[in-house]
Amino acid sequence: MAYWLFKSEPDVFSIDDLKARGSTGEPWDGVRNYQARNMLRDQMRIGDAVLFYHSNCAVPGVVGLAQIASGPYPDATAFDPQAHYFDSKSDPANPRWYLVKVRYIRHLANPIPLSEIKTHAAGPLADLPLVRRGNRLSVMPVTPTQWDYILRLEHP
DNA sequence: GCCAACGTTGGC
DNA sequence: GCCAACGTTGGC
Repeated sequence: MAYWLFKSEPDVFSIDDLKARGSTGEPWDGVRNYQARNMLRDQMRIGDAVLFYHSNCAVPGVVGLAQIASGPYPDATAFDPQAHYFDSKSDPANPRWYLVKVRYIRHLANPIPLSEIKTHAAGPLADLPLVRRGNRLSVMPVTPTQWDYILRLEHP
């Protein structure tokens, strides 16, 4: 089983929104970055564990846990001219963009702010893309070591 | 294939 | 709201 971190803007889709989806989960559509697409399409599997991260907000940080709730399948919003994420170059016969579903597990007892995570950026979290300069991946891999380390920060 | 222009991300 | 960093686009 693999570990991931998913960013989401809480004003658009928060951990509470994910909770409200229940066991159905949420199709993680709109990813339009090839590096992220490759991870979604080629590496994510049902049951993989997810750190749910709030970005672009007052206190960015990890706020909850989730899991991958479907295998990868084509992102149909790319085929819909009315959709915000429409991409005329994604051919239904050869889809360019993929998604997986994500399902809520739980809130963290204490959210872990990015500022806290960054204080460990010189140590075990040095290779976490989240703390690397200029990183903009909305979906990124987390190693088992990083996962354990981050979750220990939940209970200071 | 180069690279300038542009749009987006996301912390602050 | 600012702006650094980055990915993508498209002219040449």
